[in-house]
Amino acid sequence: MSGTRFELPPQYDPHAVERPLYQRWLEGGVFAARVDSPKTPYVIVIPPPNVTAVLHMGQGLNNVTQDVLIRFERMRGREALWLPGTDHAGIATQNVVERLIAKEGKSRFDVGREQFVARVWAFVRETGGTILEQLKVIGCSCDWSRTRFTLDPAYSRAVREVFVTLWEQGLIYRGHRVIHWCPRCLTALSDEEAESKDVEGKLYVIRYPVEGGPKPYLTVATTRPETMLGDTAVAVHPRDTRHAGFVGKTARLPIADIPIPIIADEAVDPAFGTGFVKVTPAHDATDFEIGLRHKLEMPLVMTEDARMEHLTRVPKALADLSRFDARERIVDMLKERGLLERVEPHRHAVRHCYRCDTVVEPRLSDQWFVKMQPLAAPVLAAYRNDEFQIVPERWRATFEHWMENIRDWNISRQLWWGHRIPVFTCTACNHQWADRADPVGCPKCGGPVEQDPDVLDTWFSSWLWPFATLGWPDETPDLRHFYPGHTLVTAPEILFFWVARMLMAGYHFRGARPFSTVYLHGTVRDTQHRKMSKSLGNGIDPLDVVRLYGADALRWTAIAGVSLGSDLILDPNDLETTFAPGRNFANKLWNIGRFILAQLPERVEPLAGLDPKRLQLADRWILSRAQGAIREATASLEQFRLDEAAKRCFDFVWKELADWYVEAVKPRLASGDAAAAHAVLAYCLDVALRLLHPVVPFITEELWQKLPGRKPDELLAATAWPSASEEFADQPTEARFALVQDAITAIRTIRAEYRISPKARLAVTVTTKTRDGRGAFEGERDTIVRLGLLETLAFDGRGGGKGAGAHAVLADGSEVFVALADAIDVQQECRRLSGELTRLEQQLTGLAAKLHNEQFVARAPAEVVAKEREKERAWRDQRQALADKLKSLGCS
RNA sequence: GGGCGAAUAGCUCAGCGGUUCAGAGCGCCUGCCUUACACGCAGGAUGUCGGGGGUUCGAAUCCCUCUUCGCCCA
Repeated sequence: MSGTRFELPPQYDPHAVERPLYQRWLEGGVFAARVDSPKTPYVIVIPPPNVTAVLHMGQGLNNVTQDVLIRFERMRGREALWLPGTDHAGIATQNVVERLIAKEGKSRFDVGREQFVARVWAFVRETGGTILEQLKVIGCSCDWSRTRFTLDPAYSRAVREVFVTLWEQGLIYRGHRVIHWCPRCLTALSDEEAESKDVEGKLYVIRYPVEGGPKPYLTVATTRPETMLGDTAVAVHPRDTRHAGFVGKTARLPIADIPIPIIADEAVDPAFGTGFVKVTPAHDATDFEIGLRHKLEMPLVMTEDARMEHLTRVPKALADLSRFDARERIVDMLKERGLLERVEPHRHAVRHCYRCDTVVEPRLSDQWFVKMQPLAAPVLAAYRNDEFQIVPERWRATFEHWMENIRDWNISRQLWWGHRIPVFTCTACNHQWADRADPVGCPKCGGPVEQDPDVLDTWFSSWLWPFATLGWPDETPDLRHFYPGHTLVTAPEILFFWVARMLMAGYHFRGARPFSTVYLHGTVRDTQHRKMSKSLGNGIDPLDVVRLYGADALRWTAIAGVSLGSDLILDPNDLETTFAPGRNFANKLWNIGRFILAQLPERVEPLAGLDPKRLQLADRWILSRAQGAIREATASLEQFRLDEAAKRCFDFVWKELADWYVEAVKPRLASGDAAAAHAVLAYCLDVALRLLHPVVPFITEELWQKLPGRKPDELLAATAWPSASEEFADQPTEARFALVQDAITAIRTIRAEYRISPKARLAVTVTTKTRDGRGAFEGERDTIVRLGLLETLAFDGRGGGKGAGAHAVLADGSEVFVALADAIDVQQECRRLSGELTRLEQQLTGLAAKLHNEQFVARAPAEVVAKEREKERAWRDQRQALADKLKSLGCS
């Protein structure tokens, strides 16, 4: 072995290198995108995590995916901008701080709006940005100089500009309707924020007495008896002949003891329950529509926190009860009165608050809405015009369906933390308008002005993320240079929440797509395929993984472990096994690097200057394989097949470079004539490190820094992606070396089958039918001797292999004879070889049938037929060789 | 109720018209501390590619259907 220039530990220690390397990248300005760069931009905006969030595995997958793409494009010569930041997460953040002050025994109402918001700001300043620091730990190469927050003053100006513009365009309106209300968060929610979940409920069948009807009472079926106090009608379908006689009569609402009309309405499903439905216009969206059509009263019978309350309808015994307690009490009361006919189990969908999981209460109220259809139409058209793509493509149907059936967006939130809605009302003349600046008085009459107390949905700010982060509404250089962006990487869960709306905002306010590709990755789940979540306690802290195995092991496992769009299954109870692939590979890479670096002299001859005649078969083979790796890894990354790219590099490093080339070249390294081998090793390591850098940036940078000839300020992160050199691509060489590999494997297999000690050196004779094969074996003679652990290796053109020994036949009909003398068991050898022969004959029979099938020969493509013919020829050679062997051994 | 997707080795998944394509990683078995790596090396075992039907010269790979599971929407 040549002189070691430095010592590296035999096991990769990520902790020693990660932090300093990240610091070097920062100091080198590698991540900072230049607005005046002549390079073509490549832009990713981060899906902004909640400002108070801490990193979880899903974000780990999300951000590592982005980092792979941005590092790849940066190395490919694009001006890569990965723009990071956080959003203010209205409900979530307000909830956190409310819990904090609850510990002091106070509510936000005790504290007051101004003080409360100040508390939230203090909390955000203290804890916000934690997650961004965590992204650095896992190696994310964001441009930190451009970090944004949705409540930054500049960003807030964009939000306000958008609101006022939409107002002026008539796309914002005040809607009076039943919306989703969270009685715990005390705010309205959008349709998307109220998640449907199937629950095992009950269907209560209740009798309502009827005055002057065909029967003394009718029966309604409901899952929510507590809302009956808000009933203002009973409805049947107009064509429901069973109940026609009831329409126009009056029912008596039990408990409240109020007369309500029996009406006919198309919205009633005659197949549901009894065909009669109770109509509660203020607590059910469908009933509200019925109420409008029939001009019904619409009494709210609950408070905002979902306790029963109404001046006349809610009896004292029920007042102030929670809706669920009230349900039980009402059921009891109905039983007492003999009005509860039966109760059946009933599975149905119930909306839950996406932030606190409380059952949503449909509630009649006034909210601000955005008209969505005019915003959605251009996006849909652009999508159908291929202006942007969603990968995997299978999301098309889902996306289009949602866009086609889009509903108006409730953007009011009854919160204090967020962008206050810039709608102003004159208390003197009732003039109402939206304003870019805070007005001092009514523009019409000069009267005093009140601002709407509510704030905007957080998504109403994050839908502007791709351009508001770049300075919009000002036409900043950043905005001009970096918009439109390119790739948006996220999970399918927020396709509607966020992605679709960003597209709408992009087209509406910029007249251009915000990105060309939406890449939707899978969800991180546990071994039972449950989504990882804090409440289930089945999460994995990515930082734990980094502590245990390093950031690269985490990244490798996340990238190589999932194919495009599929879920990532990880076992939170066995991190060791879960992250073993990443840890093992990092260590392998470390050691192959360690070995090669130890071999290389301080000055390595560049490959380009090397006389091709000095390259041996193995050299040319690995160089050709390297071109394949470059080509295939690049193509895979371009198609967002990150796992394929990672695996191709894995194979190159481990299965080709380490397992074969390095082993083949060791004798030459020990000899005086190692210059060509050095050049090839240095080239291959350099290529491997570049190709792998996007996936495992730390270990590759650490090794690359130690390559000979490295200038002090050079960084792998800022260096060029390798391009394939066609002069090194060489199929015939690959085929020849494959024969050598086959021969060695055959010898090793025989060794294992005959249980030959590794210490025993063997005598082998190889017989080759072709000159090509002969050349290959002779050229790699030392390799075969070394890796086969041979004493002697002879070549024999006449079908050698005298005496007792084991035989193998290679793909091209070449024969390998391993002399084993007394170790040989003729019976076993016969069994082995006839097993081989049987297998071959079966294959040949199948193939012959195929080739004799006129249909196949006539209809299959000519090249397929030719390939099959060639295959038949090779297999016949093999069969002949095997048959000869069996004969010479005297097998019966 | 509507839509989408998945079912391939013990586990997680590739392959998605052409028999050396039935694969990889992890796990398992056997033998090795061969001076880069035992987080390793060499060799090996394991699957009528969910069931049924069809298209085709040819199907894990396309179509239909059933079963099971997951997701989205109502």
